[in-house]
Amino acid sequence: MQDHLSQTFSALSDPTRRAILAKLSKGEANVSDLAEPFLKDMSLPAITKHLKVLEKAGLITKTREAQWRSCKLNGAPLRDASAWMEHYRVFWEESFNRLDEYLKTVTGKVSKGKRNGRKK
Amino acid sequence: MQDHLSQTFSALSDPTRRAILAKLSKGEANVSDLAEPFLKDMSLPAITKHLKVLEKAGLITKTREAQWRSCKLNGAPLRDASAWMEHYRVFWEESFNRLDEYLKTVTGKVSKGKRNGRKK
DNA sequence: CAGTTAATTAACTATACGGTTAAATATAAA
DNA sequence: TTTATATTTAACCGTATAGTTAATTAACTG
Repeated sequence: MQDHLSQTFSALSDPTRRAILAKLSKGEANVSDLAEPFLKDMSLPAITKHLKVLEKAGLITKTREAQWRSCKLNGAPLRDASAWMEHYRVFWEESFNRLDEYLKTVTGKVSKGKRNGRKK
Repeated sequence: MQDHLSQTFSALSDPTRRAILAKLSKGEANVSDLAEPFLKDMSLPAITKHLKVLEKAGLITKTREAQWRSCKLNGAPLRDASAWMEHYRVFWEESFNRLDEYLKTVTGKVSKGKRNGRKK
């Protein structure tokens, strides 16, 4: 098996799973509720598998009540993944600055936002 | 092929690739420089493949000068991935609050940080 | 030109992944 | 006890992924 961060990013690398998380962000839901929007595209066992991936990554937890499994979003792994990305923030803000420089040369104007003056 | 976000998360789901990005965050580097720390564990073609994955995900760009390919980190896809995660921030801060509540019951004290009073 | 260095491509292999259908499990309801 | 509902498991399939070794491309160097 792999490290936590790899497992998290891997779990997030599928649009169905991200959609499931999006739905869970609106509140707990059981498997059939979660599956419903996807049943035109895939079978229920496919959803079960996706939920297993999310569960192993720690992104959701399931609790059983009678024959229903209620799923709940767990943010902790996202916190770690987000923290990892923060180290790179400077790289996308830098590219914003380059865009800013570019716009200045094109329009003679300067966009709003940071502008930590790269002279020349 | 898949959507951008899936491609980004997928590219990030490998520790070798994340290590490559970490090294590139310290400055541009060519392929052999990037490969060097990994050559005990894997071959050069393996690195070439990892770089291709990163390149297709838009996380790096390669420029050639003579027989060297210089690689440079590109933050834009990380910005998008990070923005996606931001929607879930409340879920990891919420769990912090629950920890906070728990600590309060155990120690009678309250930790520093936000405390948007969930009474009862 | 011959040789060296940097990196990629080709061909192959093993395993993981995302899906399927059919069968099994578990609880509730009649 | 049968039937219905919710969900999972098993077995399978095709494709993608991560690695290998060997061969190839491309540019520089003596």
